Amino acid sequence: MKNRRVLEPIMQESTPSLIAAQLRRNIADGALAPGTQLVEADIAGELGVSRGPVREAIQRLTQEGLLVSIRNRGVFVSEIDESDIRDIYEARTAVEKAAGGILAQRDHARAGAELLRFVERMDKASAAGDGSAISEADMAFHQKLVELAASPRLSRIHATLLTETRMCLNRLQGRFEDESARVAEHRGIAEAIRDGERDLLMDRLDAHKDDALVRLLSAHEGNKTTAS
Amino acid sequence: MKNRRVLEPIMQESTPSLIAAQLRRNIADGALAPGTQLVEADIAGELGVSRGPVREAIQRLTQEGLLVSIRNRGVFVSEIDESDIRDIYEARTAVEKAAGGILAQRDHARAGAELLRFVERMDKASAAGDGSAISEADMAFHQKLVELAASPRLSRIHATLLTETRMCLNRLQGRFEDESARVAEHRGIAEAIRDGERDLLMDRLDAHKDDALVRLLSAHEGNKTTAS
DNA sequence: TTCCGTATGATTGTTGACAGCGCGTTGGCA
DNA sequence: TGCCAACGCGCTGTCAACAATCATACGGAA
Repeated sequence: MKNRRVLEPIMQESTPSLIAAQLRRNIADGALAPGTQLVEADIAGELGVSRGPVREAIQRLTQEGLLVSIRNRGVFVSEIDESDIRDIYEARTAVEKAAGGILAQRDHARAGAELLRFVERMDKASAAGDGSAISEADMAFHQKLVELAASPRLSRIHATLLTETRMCLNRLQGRFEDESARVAEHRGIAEAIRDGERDLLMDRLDAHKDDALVRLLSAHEGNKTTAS
Repeated sequence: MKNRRVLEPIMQESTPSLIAAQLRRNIADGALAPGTQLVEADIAGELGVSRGPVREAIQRLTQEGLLVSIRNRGVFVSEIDESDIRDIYEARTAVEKAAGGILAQRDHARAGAELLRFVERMDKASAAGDGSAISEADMAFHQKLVELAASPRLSRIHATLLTETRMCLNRLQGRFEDESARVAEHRGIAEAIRDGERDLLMDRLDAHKDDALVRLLSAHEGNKTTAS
Protein backbone atom coordinates (compact mmCIF):
# COMPACT_ATOMS: atom_id res chain seq x y z
CA MET A 1 0.00 0.00 0.00
CA LYS A 2 1.79 3.01 -1.34
CA ASN A 3 0.62 6.54 -0.67
CA ARG A 4 2.22 9.06 -2.92
CA ARG A 5 0.85 11.88 -0.77
CA VAL A 6 0.74 11.90 2.97
CA LEU A 7 -2.91 11.24 3.70
CA GLU A 8 -2.89 13.44 6.79
CA PRO A 9 -1.83 11.67 9.96
CA ILE A 10 -5.53 11.96 10.86
CA MET A 11 -4.74 11.86 14.53
CA GLN A 12 -7.75 13.18 16.36
CA GLU A 13 -6.71 14.90 19.54
CA SER A 14 -8.33 13.53 22.63
CA THR A 15 -10.98 15.64 24.29
CA PRO A 16 -8.96 16.33 27.44
CA SER A 17 -6.05 17.49 25.30
CA LEU A 18 -8.25 19.96 23.47
CA ILE A 19 -9.67 21.30 26.70
CA ALA A 20 -6.22 21.53 28.25
CA ALA A 21 -4.88 23.39 25.24
CA GLN A 22 -7.72 25.87 25.35
CA LEU A 23 -7.32 26.49 29.07
CA ARG A 24 -3.56 26.75 28.70
CA ARG A 25 -3.91 29.39 26.05
CA ASN A 26 -6.34 31.36 28.14
CA ILE A 27 -4.04 31.21 31.12
CA ALA A 28 -0.96 32.08 29.10
CA ASP A 29 -2.45 35.17 27.51
CA GLY A 30 -4.00 36.37 30.71
CA ALA A 31 -7.65 35.82 29.87
CA LEU A 32 -7.73 33.79 33.06
CA ALA A 33 -6.00 35.97 35.60
CA PRO A 34 -3.88 34.49 38.38
CA GLY A 35 -6.04 33.67 41.38
CA THR A 36 -9.12 32.93 39.33
CA GLN A 37 -11.01 29.88 40.45
CA LEU A 38 -11.86 27.26 37.87
CA VAL A 39 -14.99 25.28 38.52
CA GLU A 40 -15.14 21.91 36.81
CA ALA A 41 -18.87 21.90 36.38
CA ASP A 42 -18.95 25.40 34.91
CA ILE A 43 -16.27 24.63 32.35
CA ALA A 44 -17.96 21.36 31.51
CA GLY A 45 -21.24 23.10 30.91
CA GLU A 46 -19.59 25.79 28.87
CA LEU A 47 -17.88 23.27 26.62
CA GLY A 48 -20.80 20.91 26.41
CA VAL A 49 -18.98 17.92 27.84
CA SER A 50 -19.05 16.05 31.11
CA ARG A 51 -16.89 16.75 34.12
CA GLY A 52 -14.63 13.80 33.44
CA PRO A 53 -12.60 15.16 30.55
CA VAL A 54 -12.53 18.61 32.13
CA ARG A 55 -11.20 17.13 35.31
CA GLU A 56 -8.49 15.37 33.36
CA ALA A 57 -7.48 18.55 31.58
CA ILE A 58 -7.34 20.46 34.83
CA GLN A 59 -5.28 17.73 36.39
CA ARG A 60 -2.83 18.03 33.53
CA LEU A 61 -2.42 21.77 33.93
CA THR A 62 -2.05 21.31 37.66
CA GLN A 63 0.88 19.03 37.08
CA GLU A 64 2.37 21.59 34.74
CA GLY A 65 2.19 24.07 37.56
CA LEU A 66 -0.24 26.43 35.89
CA LEU A 67 -2.99 25.61 38.36
CA VAL A 68 -2.96 24.83 42.03
CA SER A 69 -5.50 22.45 43.43
CA ILE A 70 -6.76 22.55 46.99
CA ARG A 71 -8.61 19.45 48.06
CA ASN A 72 -12.35 19.82 48.36
CA ARG A 73 -12.02 23.50 47.68
CA GLY A 74 -11.19 24.10 44.07
CA VAL A 75 -8.49 24.79 41.56
CA PHE A 76 -7.06 28.25 40.98
CA VAL A 77 -4.78 29.83 38.42
CA SER A 78 -1.33 29.99 39.95
CA GLU A 79 -0.16 33.27 41.35
CA ILE A 80 3.31 34.19 40.25
CA ASP A 81 5.51 36.05 42.67
CA GLU A 82 9.02 37.36 42.37
CA SER A 83 10.71 34.12 43.37
CA ASP A 84 8.64 32.26 40.80
CA ILE A 85 9.82 34.57 38.07
CA ARG A 86 13.41 33.93 39.08
CA ASP A 87 12.78 30.22 39.25
CA ILE A 88 11.13 30.05 35.86
CA TYR A 89 13.96 31.85 34.16
CA GLU A 90 16.57 29.85 36.01
CA ALA A 91 15.02 26.59 34.89
CA ARG A 92 14.37 27.77 31.38
CA THR A 93 17.92 28.94 30.95
CA ALA A 94 19.17 25.60 32.24
CA VAL A 95 17.21 23.82 29.54
CA GLU A 96 18.28 26.21 26.83
CA LYS A 97 21.92 25.96 27.82
CA ALA A 98 21.70 22.19 27.55
CA ALA A 99 20.03 22.46 24.16
CA GLY A 100 22.54 25.05 23.04
CA GLY A 101 25.37 22.82 24.16
CA ILE A 102 24.06 20.02 22.01
CA LEU A 103 23.65 22.31 19.05
CA ALA A 104 27.09 23.85 19.43
CA GLN A 105 28.82 20.56 18.98
CA ARG A 106 26.79 19.34 16.02
CA ASP A 107 24.87 21.26 13.41
CA HIS A 108 26.21 24.68 14.42
CA ALA A 109 25.84 26.17 11.03
CA ARG A 110 22.40 24.93 10.09
CA ALA A 111 20.90 25.58 13.52
CA GLY A 112 22.43 29.05 13.67
CA ALA A 113 21.09 29.94 10.26
CA GLU A 114 17.65 28.71 11.18
CA LEU A 115 17.61 30.72 14.38
CA LEU A 116 18.78 33.83 12.63
CA ARG A 117 15.65 33.70 10.54
CA PHE A 118 13.64 34.11 13.73
CA VAL A 119 15.85 37.02 14.71
CA GLU A 120 14.92 38.60 11.39
CA ARG A 121 11.26 38.21 12.26
CA MET A 122 11.90 39.89 15.57
CA ASP A 123 13.76 42.67 13.83
CA LYS A 124 10.88 43.29 11.44
CA ALA A 125 8.38 43.31 14.26
CA SER A 126 10.58 45.68 16.19
CA ALA A 127 10.82 48.04 13.23
CA ALA A 128 7.04 47.96 12.91
CA GLY A 129 6.69 48.66 16.59
CA ASP A 130 4.45 45.66 17.03
CA GLY A 131 5.07 44.66 20.62
CA SER A 132 3.08 41.47 20.69
CA ALA A 133 4.66 40.31 17.45
CA ILE A 134 8.08 40.78 19.01
CA SER A 135 7.12 38.66 21.98
CA GLU A 136 5.66 36.08 19.67
CA ALA A 137 8.88 35.85 17.69
CA ASP A 138 10.84 35.85 20.92
CA MET A 139 8.97 32.80 22.16
CA ALA A 140 9.27 31.12 18.78
CA PHE A 141 13.02 31.69 18.82
CA HIS A 142 13.47 29.99 22.15
CA GLN A 143 11.15 27.17 21.27
CA LYS A 144 13.01 26.54 18.04
CA LEU A 145 16.31 26.61 19.85
CA VAL A 146 15.31 23.72 22.06
CA GLU A 147 13.47 21.92 19.31
CA LEU A 148 16.60 21.86 17.18
CA ALA A 149 18.40 19.90 19.88
CA ALA A 150 16.01 17.01 19.15
CA SER A 151 15.65 16.06 22.79
CA PRO A 152 12.12 14.97 23.65
CA ARG A 153 12.55 15.57 27.35
CA LEU A 154 14.16 18.96 27.05
CA SER A 155 11.44 19.98 24.62
CA ARG A 156 8.64 18.89 26.87
CA ILE A 157 10.09 20.58 29.92
CA HIS A 158 10.74 23.71 27.94
CA ALA A 159 7.23 23.90 26.58
CA THR A 160 5.87 24.05 30.10
CA LEU A 161 8.34 26.70 31.15
CA LEU A 162 7.53 28.73 28.09
CA THR A 163 3.85 29.03 28.92
CA GLU A 164 4.83 30.15 32.39
CA THR A 165 7.09 32.71 30.79
CA ARG A 166 4.11 33.97 28.84
CA MET A 167 2.29 34.48 32.11
CA CYS A 168 5.20 36.55 33.35
CA LEU A 169 5.27 38.67 30.24
CA ASN A 170 1.62 39.59 30.62
CA ARG A 171 2.64 41.87 33.43
CA LEU A 172 4.74 44.00 31.14
CA GLN A 173 2.03 44.55 28.55
CA GLY A 174 4.12 46.24 25.92
CA ARG A 175 6.06 48.64 28.05
CA PHE A 176 9.44 47.70 26.71
CA GLU A 177 11.96 50.43 26.43
CA ASP A 178 14.92 48.77 24.80
CA GLU A 179 13.55 46.48 22.16
CA SER A 180 16.54 46.86 19.91
CA ALA A 181 18.75 45.51 22.68
CA ARG A 182 16.38 42.60 23.05
CA VAL A 183 16.74 41.75 19.38
CA ALA A 184 20.49 42.13 19.57
CA GLU A 185 20.69 39.64 22.42
CA HIS A 186 18.92 37.01 20.39
CA ARG A 187 21.14 37.66 17.41
CA GLY A 188 24.16 37.20 19.61
CA ILE A 189 22.87 33.87 20.83
CA ALA A 190 22.11 32.65 17.33
CA GLU A 191 25.54 33.71 16.11
CA ALA A 192 27.30 31.98 18.95
CA ILE A 193 25.50 28.78 18.01
CA ARG A 194 26.24 29.22 14.35
CA ASP A 195 29.94 29.59 15.10
CA GLY A 196 29.99 26.73 17.57
CA GLU A 197 31.28 29.06 20.27
CA ARG A 198 30.15 27.05 23.21
CA ASP A 199 31.49 29.13 26.07
CA LEU A 200 30.39 32.38 24.51
CA LEU A 201 26.93 30.91 24.03
CA MET A 202 26.65 29.94 27.67
CA ASP A 203 27.64 33.42 28.76
CA ARG A 204 25.14 35.01 26.43
CA LEU A 205 22.31 32.77 27.57
CA ASP A 206 23.10 33.65 31.17
CA ALA A 207 23.23 37.32 30.30
CA HIS A 208 19.93 37.01 28.46
CA LYS A 209 18.40 35.54 31.59
CA ASP A 210 19.82 38.27 33.82
CA ASP A 211 18.59 41.02 31.54
CA ALA A 212 15.14 39.54 31.36
CA LEU A 213 15.02 39.28 35.14
CA VAL A 214 16.01 42.88 35.59
CA ARG A 215 13.29 43.98 33.19
CA LEU A 216 10.64 41.76 34.71
CA LEU A 217 11.43 42.38 38.34
CA SER A 218 11.52 46.13 38.03
CA ALA A 219 8.21 45.98 36.23
CA HIS A 220 6.89 43.66 38.87
CA GLU A 221 7.85 46.16 41.49
CA GLY A 222 5.81 48.78 39.67
CA ASN A 223 2.75 46.56 39.41
CA LYS A 224 2.77 45.61 43.01
CA THR A 225 -0.24 47.71 43.91
CA THR A 226 -2.41 46.04 41.28
CA ALA A 227 -1.43 42.59 42.38
CA SER A 228 -3.72 42.34 45.34
CA MET B 1 -14.86 3.12 49.68
CA LYS B 2 -14.64 3.75 53.38
CA ASN B 3 -11.29 4.19 55.00
CA ARG B 4 -11.27 2.39 58.30
CA ARG B 5 -7.78 3.44 59.26
CA VAL B 6 -7.91 4.97 62.70
CA LEU B 7 -5.68 7.75 63.89
CA GLU B 8 -3.26 7.68 60.99
CA PRO B 9 -1.20 10.83 60.52
CA ILE B 10 -4.20 12.12 58.56
CA MET B 11 -4.85 10.90 55.12
CA GLN B 12 -4.23 14.18 53.47
CA GLU B 13 -2.62 12.64 50.42
CA SER B 14 -5.20 12.24 47.71
CA THR B 15 -6.07 8.77 46.52
CA PRO B 16 -4.72 9.30 43.01
CA SER B 17 -1.42 10.45 44.49
CA LEU B 18 -1.12 7.31 46.53
CA ILE B 19 -1.91 5.13 43.54
CA ALA B 20 0.51 7.05 41.36
CA ALA B 21 3.26 6.71 43.95
CA GLN B 22 2.71 3.01 44.19
CA LEU B 23 2.74 2.52 40.44
CA ARG B 24 5.75 4.76 40.08
CA ARG B 25 7.70 2.72 42.57
CA ASN B 26 6.78 -0.50 40.83
CA ILE B 27 7.86 0.90 37.50
CA ALA B 28 11.07 2.35 38.87
CA ASP B 29 12.25 -0.85 40.48
CA GLY B 30 11.30 -2.98 37.55
CA ALA B 31 8.38 -4.86 39.08
CA LEU B 32 6.43 -3.57 36.10
CA ALA B 33 8.67 -4.28 33.16
CA PRO B 34 8.76 -1.97 30.13
CA GLY B 35 6.11 -2.96 27.65
CA THR B 36 3.71 -4.25 30.27
CA GLN B 37 0.13 -3.23 29.72
CA LEU B 38 -1.74 -1.63 32.58
CA VAL B 39 -5.48 -2.14 32.62
CA GLU B 40 -7.45 0.43 34.55
CA ALA B 41 -10.15 -1.95 35.67
CA ASP B 42 -7.68 -4.54 36.90
CA ILE B 43 -5.72 -2.06 38.97
CA ALA B 44 -8.93 -0.60 40.31
CA GLY B 45 -10.14 -4.00 41.39
CA GLU B 46 -6.81 -4.84 42.92
CA LEU B 47 -6.77 -1.68 44.97
CA GLY B 48 -10.42 -1.74 45.88
CA VAL B 49 -11.22 1.62 44.33
CA SER B 50 -13.08 2.81 41.29
CA ARG B 51 -11.56 3.43 37.88
CA GLY B 52 -11.67 7.19 38.35
CA PRO B 53 -8.74 7.65 40.72
CA VAL B 54 -6.76 4.96 38.92
CA ARG B 55 -7.33 6.73 35.66
CA GLU B 56 -6.09 9.95 37.18
CA ALA B 57 -2.96 8.29 38.53
CA ILE B 58 -2.22 6.71 35.18
CA GLN B 59 -2.74 10.00 33.46
CA ARG B 60 -0.21 11.55 35.79
CA LEU B 61 2.44 8.95 35.08
CA THR B 62 1.73 9.28 31.40
CA GLN B 63 2.55 12.94 31.57
CA GLU B 64 5.73 12.12 33.41
CA GLY B 65 6.68 9.92 30.51
CA LEU B 66 6.70 6.66 32.45
CA LEU B 67 3.68 5.35 30.60
CA VAL B 68 2.52 5.69 27.04
CA SER B 69 -1.17 5.77 26.32
CA ILE B 70 -2.68 4.65 23.06
CA ARG B 71 -6.25 5.72 22.54
CA ASN B 72 -8.83 3.00 22.97
CA ARG B 73 -6.07 0.47 23.27
CA GLY B 74 -4.41 0.74 26.61
CA VAL B 75 -1.49 2.17 28.52
CA PHE B 76 1.91 0.53 28.58
CA VAL B 77 5.09 0.97 30.57
CA SER B 78 7.46 3.00 28.42
CA GLU B 79 10.19 1.15 26.61
CA ILE B 80 13.56 2.77 26.96
CA ASP B 81 15.96 2.60 24.09
CA GLU B 82 19.46 3.88 23.67
CA SER B 83 18.47 7.35 22.60
CA ASP B 84 16.19 7.62 25.63
CA ILE B 85 19.04 6.79 27.96
CA ARG B 86 21.12 9.53 26.35
CA ASP B 87 18.22 11.94 26.55
CA ILE B 88 17.50 11.22 30.18
CA TYR B 89 21.07 11.78 31.24
CA GLU B 90 21.42 14.84 29.08
CA ALA B 91 18.35 16.42 30.66
CA ARG B 92 19.23 15.35 34.16
CA THR B 93 22.71 16.76 33.87
CA ALA B 94 21.27 20.01 32.60
CA VAL B 95 19.13 20.30 35.72
CA GLU B 96 21.94 19.36 38.04
CA LYS B 97 24.32 21.81 36.43
CA ALA B 98 21.80 24.55 36.98
CA ALA B 99 21.30 23.52 40.58
CA GLY B 100 25.04 23.22 41.07
CA GLY B 101 25.54 26.66 39.62
CA ILE B 102 23.12 28.11 42.13
CA LEU B 103 24.82 26.28 44.99
CA ALA B 104 28.30 27.29 43.90
CA GLN B 105 27.53 30.94 44.23
CA ARG B 106 25.76 30.76 47.58
CA ASP B 107 26.03 28.23 50.34
CA HIS B 108 29.07 26.41 48.90
CA ALA B 109 30.32 25.24 52.21
CA ARG B 110 27.14 24.06 53.81
CA ALA B 111 25.84 22.37 50.69
CA GLY B 112 29.17 20.70 50.04
CA ALA B 113 29.34 19.37 53.57
CA GLU B 114 25.83 18.05 53.36
CA LEU B 115 26.52 16.27 50.10
CA LEU B 116 29.72 14.77 51.41
CA ARG B 117 27.64 12.99 54.01
CA PHE B 118 25.86 11.18 51.21
CA VAL B 119 29.21 10.31 49.68
CA GLU B 120 30.11 8.71 52.98
CA ARG B 121 26.99 6.64 52.79
CA MET B 122 27.94 5.51 49.33
CA ASP B 123 31.41 4.69 50.54
CA LYS B 124 30.10 2.55 53.37
CA ALA B 125 27.74 0.73 51.03
CA SER B 126 30.56 0.20 48.60
CA ALA B 127 32.77 -1.25 51.31
CA ALA B 128 29.96 -3.56 52.29
CA GLY B 129 29.52 -4.59 48.70
CA ASP B 130 25.82 -3.75 48.84
CA GLY B 131 25.05 -2.84 45.26
CA SER B 132 21.48 -1.68 45.73
CA ALA B 133 22.48 0.43 48.72
CA ILE B 134 25.06 2.17 46.57
CA SER B 135 22.47 2.97 43.95
CA GLU B 136 20.11 4.16 46.65
CA ALA B 137 22.72 6.52 48.06
CA ASP B 138 23.63 7.58 44.54
CA MET B 139 20.05 8.63 43.84
CA ALA B 140 19.80 10.33 47.20
CA PHE B 141 22.95 12.31 46.48
CA HIS B 142 21.61 13.66 43.23
CA GLN B 143 18.22 14.39 44.69
CA LYS B 144 19.77 16.28 47.57
CA LEU B 145 21.97 18.23 45.21
CA VAL B 146 18.98 19.64 43.40
CA GLU B 147 16.93 20.02 46.54
CA LEU B 148 19.60 22.22 48.07
CA ALA B 149 19.20 24.69 45.25
CA ALA B 150 15.70 25.41 46.56
CA SER B 151 14.17 25.68 43.13
CA PRO B 152 10.69 24.17 42.98
CA ARG B 153 10.74 23.74 39.23
CA LEU B 154 14.17 22.22 39.01
CA SER B 155 13.24 19.84 41.81
CA ARG B 156 10.06 18.72 40.16
CA ILE B 157 11.69 18.17 36.81
CA HIS B 158 14.55 16.34 38.44
CA ALA B 159 12.29 14.01 40.39
CA THR B 160 10.75 12.80 37.16
CA LEU B 161 14.10 12.29 35.52
CA LEU B 162 15.35 10.43 38.55
CA THR B 163 12.66 7.77 38.35
CA GLU B 164 13.49 7.33 34.70
CA THR B 165 17.11 6.94 35.71
CA ARG B 166 16.07 4.20 38.07
CA MET B 167 14.44 2.40 35.15
CA CYS B 168 17.71 2.63 33.27
CA LEU B 169 19.69 1.26 36.18
CA ASN B 170 17.50 -1.83 36.38
CA ARG B 171 19.23 -3.09 33.29
CA LEU B 172 22.56 -3.20 35.06
CA GLN B 173 21.36 -5.18 38.03
CA GLY B 174 24.44 -5.01 40.13
CA ARG B 175 27.06 -5.70 37.55
CA PHE B 176 29.19 -2.71 38.30
CA GLU B 177 32.87 -3.16 37.96
CA ASP B 178 34.29 0.10 39.16
CA GLU B 179 32.26 1.12 42.16
CA SER B 180 35.13 2.92 43.81
CA ALA B 181 35.42 5.16 40.78
CA ARG B 182 31.71 5.84 41.03
CA VAL B 183 32.08 6.98 44.61
CA ALA B 184 35.10 9.07 43.76
CA GLU B 185 33.14 10.91 41.08
CA HIS B 186 30.49 11.93 43.54
CA ARG B 187 33.08 13.04 46.04
CA GLY B 188 34.66 15.17 43.38
CA ILE B 189 31.33 16.83 42.62
CA ALA B 190 30.60 17.49 46.28
CA GLU B 191 34.04 18.97 46.82
CA ALA B 192 33.76 21.23 43.81
CA ILE B 193 30.53 22.57 45.25
CA ARG B 194 31.99 22.95 48.72
CA ASP B 195 34.86 25.00 47.30
CA GLY B 196 32.63 27.06 45.03
CA GLU B 197 34.62 25.93 42.01
CA ARG B 198 31.97 26.56 39.44
CA ASP B 199 33.80 25.65 36.26
CA LEU B 200 35.34 22.57 37.78
CA LEU B 201 31.91 21.49 38.97
CA MET B 202 30.43 21.80 35.50
CA ASP B 203 33.22 19.72 34.02
CA ARG B 204 32.80 17.07 36.64
CA LEU B 205 29.05 16.88 36.18
CA ASP B 206 29.56 16.46 32.44
CA ALA B 207 32.17 13.82 33.04
CA HIS B 208 29.83 12.06 35.43
CA LYS B 209 27.21 11.97 32.73
CA ASP B 210 29.63 10.66 30.11
CA ASP B 211 30.88 7.92 32.39
CA ALA B 212 27.37 6.84 33.27
CA LEU B 213 26.45 6.73 29.60
CA VAL B 214 29.43 4.58 28.76
CA ARG B 215 28.52 2.16 31.51
CA LEU B 216 24.85 2.05 30.62
CA LEU B 217 25.20 1.84 26.87
CA SER B 218 27.70 -0.95 26.90
CA ALA B 219 25.43 -2.84 29.27
CA HIS B 220 22.49 -2.06 27.05
CA GLU B 221 24.34 -3.55 24.13
CA GLY B 222 24.74 -6.73 26.10
CA ASN B 223 21.07 -6.92 27.00
CA LYS B 224 19.87 -6.37 23.49
CA THR B 225 18.67 -9.91 22.99
CA THR B 226 16.34 -9.73 25.95
CA ALA B 227 14.80 -6.51 24.73
CA SER B 228 12.38 -8.03 22.24
C1' DT C 1 -4.19 -20.29 -0.85
C1' DT C 2 -4.98 -15.68 -0.13
C1' DC C 3 -7.62 -11.86 0.75
C1' DC C 4 -11.49 -9.34 2.40
C1' DG C 5 -15.52 -8.61 5.32
C1' DT C 6 -17.72 -9.59 9.58
C1' DA C 7 -18.36 -10.79 14.35
C1' DT C 8 -16.70 -10.75 18.87
C1' DG C 9 -14.17 -9.53 22.89
C1' DA C 10 -11.56 -6.36 25.51
C1' DT C 11 -10.34 -1.76 26.94
C1' DT C 12 -10.64 2.97 27.07
C1' DG C 13 -13.69 7.34 26.76
C1' DT C 14 -17.61 9.60 28.68
C1' DT C 15 -21.55 10.38 31.38
C1' DG C 16 -24.69 11.43 35.31
C1' DA C 17 -25.39 10.77 40.12
C1' DC C 18 -24.11 10.53 44.89
C1' DA C 19 -21.15 11.37 49.00
C1' DG C 20 -17.92 14.11 51.72
C1' DC C 21 -15.41 18.11 52.99
C1' DG C 22 -14.71 23.01 54.05
C1' DC C 23 -16.23 27.64 54.03
C1' DG C 24 -19.50 31.32 54.82
C1' DT C 25 -23.62 32.59 57.05
C1' DT C 26 -27.07 32.79 60.14
C1' DG C 27 -29.12 32.42 64.47
C1' DG C 28 -28.88 32.13 69.36
C1' DC C 29 -26.74 33.31 73.66
C1' DA C 30 -23.98 35.73 77.10
C1' DT D 1 -22.28 44.08 70.92
C1' DG D 2 -19.33 40.14 70.53
C1' DC D 3 -18.73 35.22 70.31
C1' DC D 4 -19.81 30.45 69.44
C1' DA D 5 -22.34 26.67 67.31
C1' DA D 6 -25.20 24.71 63.95
C1' DC D 7 -26.70 24.87 59.33
C1' DG D 8 -26.64 25.22 54.40
C1' DC D 9 -24.23 25.73 50.08
C1' DG D 10 -20.77 24.99 46.67
C1' DC D 11 -17.38 22.37 45.17
C1' DT D 12 -14.49 18.41 44.55
C1' DG D 13 -13.86 13.20 45.22
C1' DT D 14 -15.65 8.89 43.98
C1' DC D 15 -18.47 5.62 41.88
C1' DA D 16 -21.00 2.45 38.59
C1' DA D 17 -22.97 2.19 34.10
C1' DC D 18 -23.03 3.16 29.21
C1' DA D 19 -20.95 4.27 24.59
C1' DA D 20 -17.27 4.22 21.32
C1' DT D 21 -13.30 2.19 19.38
C1' DC D 22 -9.81 -0.95 18.20
C1' DA D 23 -7.57 -5.71 17.79
C1' DT D 24 -8.24 -10.31 16.86
C1' DA D 25 -10.24 -14.43 15.05
C1' DC D 26 -13.11 -16.57 11.99
C1' DG D 27 -15.48 -17.69 7.72
C1' DG D 28 -16.39 -17.25 2.93
C1' DA D 29 -15.27 -16.04 -1.83
C1' DA D 30 -12.07 -15.40 -5.71
